[in-house]
Amino acid sequence: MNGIHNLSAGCPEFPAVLERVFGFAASVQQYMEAGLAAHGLSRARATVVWLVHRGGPQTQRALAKAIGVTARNITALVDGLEESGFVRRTAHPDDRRALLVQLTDQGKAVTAGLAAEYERHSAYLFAGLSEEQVRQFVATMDTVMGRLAQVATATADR
Amino acid sequence: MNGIHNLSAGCPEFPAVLERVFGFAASVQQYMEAGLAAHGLSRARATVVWLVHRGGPQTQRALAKAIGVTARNITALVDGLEESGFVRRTAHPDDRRALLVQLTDQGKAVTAGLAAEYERHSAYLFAGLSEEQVRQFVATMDTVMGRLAQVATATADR
DNA sequence: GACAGATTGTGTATGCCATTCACTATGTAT
DNA sequence: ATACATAGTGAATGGCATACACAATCTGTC
Repeated sequence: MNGIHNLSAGCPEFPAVLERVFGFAASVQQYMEAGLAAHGLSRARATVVWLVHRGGPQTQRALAKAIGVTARNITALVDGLEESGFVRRTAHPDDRRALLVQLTDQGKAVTAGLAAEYERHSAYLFAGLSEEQVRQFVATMDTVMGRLAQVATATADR
Repeated sequence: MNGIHNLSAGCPEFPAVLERVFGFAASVQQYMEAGLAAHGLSRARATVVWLVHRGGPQTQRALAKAIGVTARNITALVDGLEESGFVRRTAHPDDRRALLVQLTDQGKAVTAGLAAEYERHSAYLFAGLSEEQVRQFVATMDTVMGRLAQVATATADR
């Protein structure tokens, strides 16, 4: 406002913004987990279900790689999902070591239910915002996410 | 684009947006936890440290209420933080049942280090965005957070 | 075809986060 | 003085995630 602009940044009061981003992320995750819990799913298990829903029957190894956790962890998650009836393990047609994880009818029902619920909620969460505002919001999220990845690799290489 | 607008919403493709919000939240938390881990803190323990940093010496009960977890959980978290030297338990001056949790010098050093690090990163994360863009981003986060709270209480009451 | 090395899944052990229930010690109000 | 509430913790349980070790299987090479 005083005519002097910070070239390297573009906006003052960044730390406060990052703190709010942290709070926002926490709220979103809390909301998400509450919704999943109502359907008998935890965040970790829901991630598995969602990946199988998206990508079709997959080996546990593929799921481990996609989620970024150890294979052993997937075994435990699929154990739980199988016990509660969301997924089923089947023999891999070509590889006798591997197992294919696929959704049961109950698993398909819950993904459909969740998708419908999130669609309904989405309409409410962003109601009143213009198309342009939502577009901008998504764009900024993408920008920040990209930079986060860069910061992560930069600190990992150090 | 075809001239027909959805009055109740204002923007199409909401479900995709919510999915991206979920992804954004996950990325942010992953980034945050990585930064904390580099300083020897987990998310849960860092929350305690941050609250004590913000609010000064407090009872474990107050921390439990502020974070929204059980008192028993705080006992365990403070146990860990005390063992690694971030906080110290002191007798409450007026209430012999209660303990005050306060930061050690190491605890103060780590909060200062984290704050500095986040400030540096913030400048990078939002670099290139105009002040107005950042303001809009924060405003939208606030709007969505408020609605999330409403959805949460609505489903809790049901 | 046999053998070395990689891959797939899982047993065992460990650690953190978080909960419930039960209990002691202490504070508070009647 | 008695009844009730509050502060912290022990014991037990469960989910998430890891590391290490191991058997079964696949793959490439000689």
